[in-house]
Amino acid sequence: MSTTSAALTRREQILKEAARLFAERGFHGVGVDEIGAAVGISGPGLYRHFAGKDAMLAELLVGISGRLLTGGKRRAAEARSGGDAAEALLDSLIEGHIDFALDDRPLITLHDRELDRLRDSDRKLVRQLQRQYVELWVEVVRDVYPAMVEPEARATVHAVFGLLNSTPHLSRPGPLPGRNAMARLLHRLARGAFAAAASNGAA
Amino acid sequence: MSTTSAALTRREQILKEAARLFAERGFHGVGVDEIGAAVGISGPGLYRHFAGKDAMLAELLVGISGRLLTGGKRRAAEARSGGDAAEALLDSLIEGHIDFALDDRPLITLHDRELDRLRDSDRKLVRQLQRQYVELWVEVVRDVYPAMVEPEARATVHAVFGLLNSTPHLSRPGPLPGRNAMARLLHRLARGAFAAAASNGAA
DNA sequence: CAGCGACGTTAATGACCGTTAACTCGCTCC
DNA sequence: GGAGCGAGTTAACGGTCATTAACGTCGCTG
Repeated sequence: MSTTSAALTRREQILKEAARLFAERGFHGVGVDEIGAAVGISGPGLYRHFAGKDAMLAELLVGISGRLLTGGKRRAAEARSGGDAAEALLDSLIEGHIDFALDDRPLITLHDRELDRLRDSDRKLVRQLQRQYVELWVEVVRDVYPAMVEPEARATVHAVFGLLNSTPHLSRPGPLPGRNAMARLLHRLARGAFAAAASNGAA
Repeated sequence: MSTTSAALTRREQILKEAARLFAERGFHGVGVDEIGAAVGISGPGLYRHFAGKDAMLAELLVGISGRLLTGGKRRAAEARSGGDAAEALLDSLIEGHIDFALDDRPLITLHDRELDRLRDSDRKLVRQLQRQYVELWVEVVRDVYPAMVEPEARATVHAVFGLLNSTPHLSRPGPLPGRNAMARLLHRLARGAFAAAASNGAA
C-alpha cells in the first residue's frame, strides 16, 4: 500500500523529477548529477534505486504506455452496456486521454520524443503497448463510424493523438483557456475531427 | 542562382543530412563524425562550412520557422481578392502546412523537439517567427469564425498544428493512406476541428 | 610556375558524463 | 550490543565527443 500513498517513495520522487528534466532538456541533455540534485541526493546515489539512467527512461516510458492502455481497456470494459455504447465509449476514451495529456505533460512529451533512446527489448515493449492502444481506439472509431475504412481510421486516430497531445507545446506565453475550458475545447476538437474524417471526401 | 539549383551545395547537403540524423536520434544523440560521414567527409571537415554543431541546428530551425512564416504571408497576400477570401485563405494555409509536414518530416520533427538546445538569441528568434506564424493563423481563423474568442482560437490553432504535424510519428508499420489521400484526410480533419471549435460548447 | 584559397585529412586536447569502487552512517532485529 | 543492511558520500576510471591544430592537396589565377 506504500507506492500509491500520497507521500512519494524515493523511487517515485526520482522518476517524477527525471521525467520533468528529460522533458525539458532531452534524455542526453540531463546528467545523473542533475537528477540526483533534484531529489536532494547527489549523482551516483541514484544507483541504489535504478540500474542506470537508461532504466529510468525505460520505466517511465513503459509506465506511460501501460497506463494509457490499461485506462483505455478499463473504459472499454465499463462500456459493455446501453445501446449508444460506442458513442459514449469514444467520449470516454477522449476524456481519459485528455486528462492524461493535461495532468502529465512531461510524460506525454517523453512518450513521443525519447522512444528511440531505449534498449531494443524495451522499445519493442513500448511500441507494442502503443499499438494496442491505437488499435483499441481504431475499433471504437469504426464502431461509431462504420463507413470509415481501416487505414483511414488509423491515420485519423494518430492525428487526433497529435491534437490532444499538443498542450505541452504551448505552455509559455499569452492568454490561454484554463484547464477545464481547455479539456472541453480539446474534446470538441477531437469529436469534430472524427466527424470530418467520417464524411467521406471522395471528391 | 546556385543555392536554389537542383544540385545541392555542400552546405545544403550537410544541412539536409544533419536534419535527418537529428530527427532520428536527437541533437545530442548524433556526433559530428556521423554527420560528416553522411555527406562523405569526415568529422572536423564540417568546420569549414559551419561554426559548430550548434550553428547547424540553429540554421535549420530558423530556416524552418522562417519558411513557414514566409509561405503563410505569401498566401495571405495572394488572398487579397474575392468575397469568400477568408475561407479560401484558411484552406490555403492548411494546404501549405500539410505540404510542409508531409514533404519535410525531419524538419517538422526538429521544429518542436530541439528548440531548447539553441543559444538564447537564436531561440528567441525562432520563437518570434513561430509566434508570428501562429498569430497569422489566429487572425484568419477568427475571420472565418467571428464567434471565436481569441484564447480559444489560439489554443485551437496549436491543436491543429499538433494534428497536422502528427504524420512523422507514424511512419513505420502497417497500411497507411498514400501521400495524396493523407493530405486530403488531414485537410478534412483540420477543417472539422475548426468547425467544431466554432460551435460554442457552453453546455 | 608561384602562390593562394577552398576544402579535407589525421592527431591531439579538454571537457563532460555514466558508471563503479570503497567507505560511512544510522537503523533494526536477534 | 553488535551483525547486517539500506541509503548515501566522495574519488576515480574510461569512454565519448566537440573543437582545435597542424598539415596536405587540389585548381585556379596572375
